Amino acid sequence: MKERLNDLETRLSRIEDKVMSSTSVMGKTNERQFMDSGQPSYQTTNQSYNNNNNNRSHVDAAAASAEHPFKNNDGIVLHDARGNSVTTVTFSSSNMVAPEATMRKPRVSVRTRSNSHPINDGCQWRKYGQKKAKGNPCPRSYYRCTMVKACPVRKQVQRCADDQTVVITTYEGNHNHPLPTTALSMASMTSAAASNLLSDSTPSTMANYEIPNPNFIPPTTTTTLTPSLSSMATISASVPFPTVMLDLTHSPANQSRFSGSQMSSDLVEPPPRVAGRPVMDPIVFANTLAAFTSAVNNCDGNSSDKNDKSSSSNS
DNA sequence: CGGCTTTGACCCGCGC
DNA sequence: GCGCGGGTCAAAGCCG
Repeated sequence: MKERLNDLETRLSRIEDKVMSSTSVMGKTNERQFMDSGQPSYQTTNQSYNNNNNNRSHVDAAAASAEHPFKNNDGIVLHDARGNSVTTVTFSSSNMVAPEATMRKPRVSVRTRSNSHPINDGCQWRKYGQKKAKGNPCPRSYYRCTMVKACPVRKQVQRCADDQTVVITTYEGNHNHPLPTTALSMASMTSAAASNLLSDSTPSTMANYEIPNPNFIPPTTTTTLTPSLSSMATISASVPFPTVMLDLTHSPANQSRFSGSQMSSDLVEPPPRVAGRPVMDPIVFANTLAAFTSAVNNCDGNSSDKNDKSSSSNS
C-alpha cells in the first residue's frame, strides 16, 4: 500500500512538473478557449456553420486545445438505486495539482451496458462526426448538445473494445442553458458531493478506491469522502484535467445510497426500467452530469470555464 | 423544408 | 521534419 502510494505520488509529481513546464501552452489554451466561447461557431444545423476555411482552423485549434487535454482521472464510487449496479465516478480536479490546469473544461465519462441504444440523458444531441479509434473496432461518435444554439457541451460515444456491450459516453463542458427543474434536487446533491470531494481531496487514503476498468486512465491519488458521502463515492485525484467517470456497468448487490428511485444505473435503454422499477430519469441524469461538471468548475474558483457564464446556474 | 446522420477531408498535437 | 491519431468540418443525402 505504501509503495503504491509512493508510486502514485511520484507519478503525480511528474505530471505536475510537466504541467508547470508547459505554462506557455496553457496560456495558449486559455486564449483559444476564449476564442472558442466568444465566437458562435457551433450551431445546431449544418447551415448555421458560419466559419469559412480561413477561420475554421482557428476554431479547430480552439476546440482541440480547449477540450481534449484530459488525460488523467480521479475516482469516486457511487452505489446506485437498483441494487444491480455500482456507479463508479471518477473525478479529476485541476485545482488539486496545478493552477494552470483550472483552465480546462470538465469531462464526465459514463460507462453503461447497452445492446443497442446509446444513453438517453434527457438532452438533445446532434451527431457531427464519427471516427474509428485505434485499437477499437467500434467507431467513436461525436455529438453536440442542441437544446440551445451554441451550447458548448459535447459528448463522445464509443463501445468498449473489450466488451462491446459496454458503451462509454464522455461529456465535455457545461450547458449554457437551464436544465429542467425536475432534476435540480439531484443536481444539487451531486454538485454538493462534488464540491465536498474536491474541497476535501487529499492523496492520503485508498480505502474506498476502486478502479472500475483497468483500461481507463489510472488515477494517481485518491480521496475519501465525508461519512455521508464516503459510502457512495470515492475520489482519486490525478491530473490537471477535471474528469468525472461514472461506471454503470457493475452489478453488485448494493442497494441505493440515494433516496427514492432517482439514482439508478440503467440509463441505456429508454425508457429505463428494470424489474418494474423506474430508474433514473434521463433529465435527472443529464442534470447530474451537469452538476458534476459545474461543481468541478466552481471548486476551481471558476477559473476553468470563465466563459461559460451560465454554468453555475445549472447546479 | 428543416433537422439529422453519414462520411471523406482537413487540421492540429504529439511522438519518434 | 514526418507520420499517426484524434477531433472537427461541411457537403451530401436521408427522413419526417
